[in-house]
Amino acid sequence: MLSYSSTNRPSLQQIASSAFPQTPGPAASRLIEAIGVPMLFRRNNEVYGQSEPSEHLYRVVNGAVRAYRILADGRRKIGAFYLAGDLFGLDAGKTHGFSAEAVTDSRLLVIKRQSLLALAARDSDVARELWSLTERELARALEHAVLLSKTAQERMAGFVLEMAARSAGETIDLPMPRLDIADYLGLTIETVSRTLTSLEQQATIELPNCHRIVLRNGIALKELNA
Amino acid sequence: MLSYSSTNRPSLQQIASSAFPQTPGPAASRLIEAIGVPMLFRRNNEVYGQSEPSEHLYRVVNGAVRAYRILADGRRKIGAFYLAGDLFGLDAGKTHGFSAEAVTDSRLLVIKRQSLLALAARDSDVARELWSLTERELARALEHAVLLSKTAQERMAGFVLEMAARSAGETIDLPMPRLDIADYLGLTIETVSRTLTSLEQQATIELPNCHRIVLRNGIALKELNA
DNA sequence: CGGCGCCTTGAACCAAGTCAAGCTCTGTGG
DNA sequence: CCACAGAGCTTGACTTGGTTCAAGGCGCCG
Repeated sequence: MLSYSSTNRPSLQQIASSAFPQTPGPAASRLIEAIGVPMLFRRNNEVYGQSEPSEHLYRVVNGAVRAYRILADGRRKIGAFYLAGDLFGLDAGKTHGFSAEAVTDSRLLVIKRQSLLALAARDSDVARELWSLTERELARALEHAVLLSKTAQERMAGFVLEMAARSAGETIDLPMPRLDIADYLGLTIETVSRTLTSLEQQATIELPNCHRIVLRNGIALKELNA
Repeated sequence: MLSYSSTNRPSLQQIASSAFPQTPGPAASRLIEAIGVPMLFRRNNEVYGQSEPSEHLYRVVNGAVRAYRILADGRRKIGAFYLAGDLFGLDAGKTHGFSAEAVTDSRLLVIKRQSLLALAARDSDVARELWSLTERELARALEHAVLLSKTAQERMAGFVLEMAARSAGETIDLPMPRLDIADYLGLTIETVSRTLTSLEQQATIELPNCHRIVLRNGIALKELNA
């Protein structure tokens, strides 16, 4: 059994003092960001815990976050990764359905749910943007569910393509370790490793180091993704 | 390889002439229903196809619907079942990410997306209800993703509990055949059958016939669900 | 340069898939 | 009312993809 206890002592999250870059997008998106407070979360520190009241939403400015659940017997299941630009914390009503942790040091915009609701009630563009973002999250979750009922190779291919879609160019920088990928794909760390190696041997990808994947044959990957 | 071709010749969907029961709920929910048109869909008939433009949303009045995707090699993956009261068709933006079919003869409320958007722009309660329903769908999709990375027993237990939560009492009437359950849980029809039999042998459930499950030991199921 | 976290590789094992009967409803026609 | 046919479900025997257990390698940081 692998342990997930944080390797960092839980340090106090610091309010970022520096200005953060304005992400491009429609006016509504900027309005949403305007009511957010930027905060820095250190690697492996908790953003929120499962079944805590969900009083905030979060937008990733930079870094990466994992949403996960620990089962009764200790297995961990990662439901989603959130990367720069993503809005998260949308799951469920009164309390969070998952816990969330920073995968790497991450700057997040913390948005009071109540404030955002009030803003949405006044501005229908904001309401629409909010709905649209939630719909996109839903589409991603369904996509993930489809991925999880495929073979190991297909899951890896799907994961690489998902990550590639969020990177510019052929080079993918993975913020998360193998164990996170395994828990996201419902596989073991060994199978993730083996499958990546096998994809490299087929010349579909290249693995210059363990935090980087270079696409060599995207078409082959898409075929695997069925 | 199993075939999914419809056993019914595709008959024209008929606009239901009879009145439909008003589902209870907040005023916003009733407003949403008011702009819907009731239609009857026969068993195994298509509601919409994947990659068709998503111009409508649907609310299930009665019956059941499956949202699915056929992969390149013919495997079918069911992303969700929608039962009485559910709003669906929320996935994605311009086009549907999944196809949808009636599992049994079903009465659906067909709602023009544009009309609903216009209504939401005018009435912030409607906008909020829409967001809230989409959030709930998202929570369910994430839950399903977690379920899919568990063992066969755990998936079955999760499925039975999911269905039980939507039924009054201990008796669950399954509208869908085993093949649908298999494709929803990412298992084979044989494994679904064997796992149900094994749950029955453990006296966790009872199977009076293949469309009915009676809960005998919900606690044991919840433990399996981890 | 040594230690530790993380990743890879190998070998044995097992849960779920595959293939192949056989059974049980349900509806239909004689 | 019974016989039959077909779809859908169950069960058994065998195979396999992925896990488990175990060892070894790599790279980063003190």
